[in-house]
Amino acid sequence: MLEKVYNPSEVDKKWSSVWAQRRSFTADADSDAPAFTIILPPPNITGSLTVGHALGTTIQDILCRWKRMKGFNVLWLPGTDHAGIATQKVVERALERKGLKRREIGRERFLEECWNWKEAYHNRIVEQLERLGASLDWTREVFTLDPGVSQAVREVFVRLYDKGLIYKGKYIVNWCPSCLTAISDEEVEFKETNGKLYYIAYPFADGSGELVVGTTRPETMLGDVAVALSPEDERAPELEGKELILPLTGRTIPVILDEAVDPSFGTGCLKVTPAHDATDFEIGNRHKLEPIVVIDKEGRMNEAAGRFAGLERYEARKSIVEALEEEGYLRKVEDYDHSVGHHDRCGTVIEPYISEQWFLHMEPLARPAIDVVEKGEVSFFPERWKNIYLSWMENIRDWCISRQLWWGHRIPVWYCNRCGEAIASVKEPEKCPKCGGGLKQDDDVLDTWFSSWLWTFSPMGWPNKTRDLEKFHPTDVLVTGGDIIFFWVARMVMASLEFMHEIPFSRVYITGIVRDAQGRKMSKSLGNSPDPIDIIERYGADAFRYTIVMLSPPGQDMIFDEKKVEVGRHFANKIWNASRFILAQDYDLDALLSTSEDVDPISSLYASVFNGIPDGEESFGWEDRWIVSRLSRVIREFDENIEGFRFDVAAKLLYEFFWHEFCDWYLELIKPELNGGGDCGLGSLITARLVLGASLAMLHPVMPFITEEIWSMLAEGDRILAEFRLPIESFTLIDDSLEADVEIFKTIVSTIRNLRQNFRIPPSVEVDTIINCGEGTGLASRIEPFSDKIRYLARVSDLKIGEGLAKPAGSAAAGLSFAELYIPLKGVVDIEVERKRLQKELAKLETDCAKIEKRLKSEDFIRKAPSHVVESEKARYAEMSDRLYRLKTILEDIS
RNA sequence: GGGAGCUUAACUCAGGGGUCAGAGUGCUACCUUCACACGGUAGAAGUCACAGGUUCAAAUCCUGUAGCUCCCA
Repeated sequence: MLEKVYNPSEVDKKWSSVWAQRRSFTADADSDAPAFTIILPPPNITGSLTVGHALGTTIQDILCRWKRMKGFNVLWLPGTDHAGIATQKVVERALERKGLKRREIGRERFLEECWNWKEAYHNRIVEQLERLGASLDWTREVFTLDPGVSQAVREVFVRLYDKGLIYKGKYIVNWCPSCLTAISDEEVEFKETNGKLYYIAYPFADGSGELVVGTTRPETMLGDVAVALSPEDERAPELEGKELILPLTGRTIPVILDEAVDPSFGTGCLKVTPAHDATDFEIGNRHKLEPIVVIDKEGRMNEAAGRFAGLERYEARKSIVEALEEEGYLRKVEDYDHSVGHHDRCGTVIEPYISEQWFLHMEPLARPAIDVVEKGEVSFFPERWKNIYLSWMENIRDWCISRQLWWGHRIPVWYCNRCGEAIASVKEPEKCPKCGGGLKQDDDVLDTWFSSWLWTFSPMGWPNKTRDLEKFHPTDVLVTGGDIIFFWVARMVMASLEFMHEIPFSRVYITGIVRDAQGRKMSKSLGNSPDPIDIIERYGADAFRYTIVMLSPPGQDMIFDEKKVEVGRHFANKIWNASRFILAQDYDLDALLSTSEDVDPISSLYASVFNGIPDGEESFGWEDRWIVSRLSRVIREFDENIEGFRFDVAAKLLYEFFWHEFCDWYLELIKPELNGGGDCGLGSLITARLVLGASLAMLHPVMPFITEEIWSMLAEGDRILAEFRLPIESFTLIDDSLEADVEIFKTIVSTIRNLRQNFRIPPSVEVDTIINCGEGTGLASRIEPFSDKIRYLARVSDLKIGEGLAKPAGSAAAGLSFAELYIPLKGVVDIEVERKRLQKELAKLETDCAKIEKRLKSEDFIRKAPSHVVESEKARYAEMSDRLYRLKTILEDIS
């Protein structure tokens, strides 16, 4: 016997290990079944997973499990990411707590520490994914620094280098003075900042006055090499070529003209500091001006800054402004809000910095990547991400791929100690091919994304031609967050087209962002996400999974609150108890199971799901045929919604069906049969088991543990749900007219219950009921078959159904669209209360009726609206006016 | 500066031209009925942000306004 309340903790653990032992999720590269592939966006090993990861993972798991149940050969490939900067940062911080510094312990020891960190967090992440129930193929797991994928990274580097797309050069890059590395444009986060605009006077060398420049960064003035004006500026002809004296230094610099200057900004005069500003760098290049570096890589003023040398850049700003003021060069200071670039990993203000870095020329790679998206070979869901992708691709800039870090893929380039020759090579060369001299490998490592952009194919063994690649590439769906669309998604498209000559995936599903109660994104760095494992321990993995999926419509952010998981827990409990009820019926089904001829459609459907039919004298009632009809419809809708990425709708659909149709109506309907015992309940028991089984199958992708547990008690042998092939094509027993009649039945039951409540009739007391149907509608005979169940569910003793039946004096009454309903109450009725209630109902009905009447009277409507709409409006009007008439009669009767 | 999204019941959110506007939670009343109080039955609750427009018909499409959020420069 099952426990009264579902207790997930043991069940979850049990099935995790069963799946693992049976290798239920190992993909078969030799299978003939159609393949379905998803790569798990590799979580980085800086910390543990957030609720956001749990959402993405659950969605992928739903897709994979459902596809498996539909007969696909599914590969869901797990992996983790070394996350260069982020990991190096956290390991450094951990070392500092122990009083150790990275540079002191050296590269080798430091990397050891990184590997230890990786080990610990990798294990944690794997545990999290397992607890969540992710049906990943662990036999194929990869880490971005594993030998195989590292080889792929080198291969890619060398191929691009040989193609001339990778180059090294001294350019201005985004430099993080805290992490001491260059970063790419994508890693710069712009934030609106309250700053000041300083106006500084630069006197002409010839003493003929001064030019005033406006700047937000006065500390960079020490590196100024010119002052630029727009060629449009009316002062331009007169001033071009004149010499200015740079305050505080005495250096002279020229006045130049350049298109990049906005004449309307500030004074229209731009100080040009090529070493510390990207725009100025370009201006400097155009005018062949030698940059002067005044800030070092740690953000401190260097020797070139003279008396300010050694000051940190913000202290320098203060001192320089003071000095300018003292020496009379500061004209004014204004408040000025502007956008300032920060490093997305550490929040430090980016310092544009000239240094020698490796770059990848992107434009040739972008062109085909634009093409496949425009043609729809790769599609986004929600669709608006397509434009975001395209606008980035179309304005693509070269990618700075070198990082001044230790943790990562070392750049596969060696330099000759003797002749300086640079050799890019997959294998470490022994000596310089040119002069035979000794070699030293480049110190820097590659951007982490330079390995993960290969992620659809490098984990499958590329550049070797493997069976996995042949079978599982291109992948089918990518599920990820919109925040890494440039970092990762877009670059994967480029890499796959370049190296695999095919798209990496055909569909991209972008999940919403999970936020905390204050609306902040849940992230590892903020530490504002609860650990999914804690939630799983409190509520169960299934409840958690159900809740987050149900709460996230596509692309919509979700504000997560642990309390919401109660919805899932309640649902799991409901599933548990309904199953408990069905399984408690003590029929010896085993003895009845046979594989003989299947005569009845429901038996036959049962056979197709459970590989056998109960061989008894079962007979199926209308309630059985009704719930199977509903089930067939729901399976179809569920499948459509999963394929259409509407996981929220699919989840709600199951809830609605299981709880409010199967439990609230069907199980209540069959209780008398079951309690009666004997063979008369067999048809209903078979049906209940069939519907439960199929519901569990549909629920399984969303709630894998509880469904597996119940299934193990429902199904024969050792067949487990995770490996079960659900014959969805067999669910065809849809009966529209029966469904419509059952709706009438439900309305009658609800109406009687409603009247009972209104008149405070205790549940234990039975009442009589008269259903007076419209004349000549034939409704009475349609309702007749339901009379037993109406009596049972609404606690009616004597039920009369017919046409032209009289209303007994002192009855409670209700007007339906198809009938009037009376409950004789022998004077118990409080006339006043009842009159008020009916009048309110009447008023509402009259308003609605008037609306439709007006619509039907409009010639335009009749002429222009499609005929089926007009027809349905007419029918609705007829129904409503019928009901209106009945209500009026009842009211008159009362008065 | 450019672009996107959001604003619907007390709360969290569905619905994206055509039958009285939907769910979950919460709330009210009744029910400790032998699957489930993590439950059952019944119920109350919304000028669908605001202003215009298109249409026979607008919560739904268009334009504008306001507030919130995000992306890009």
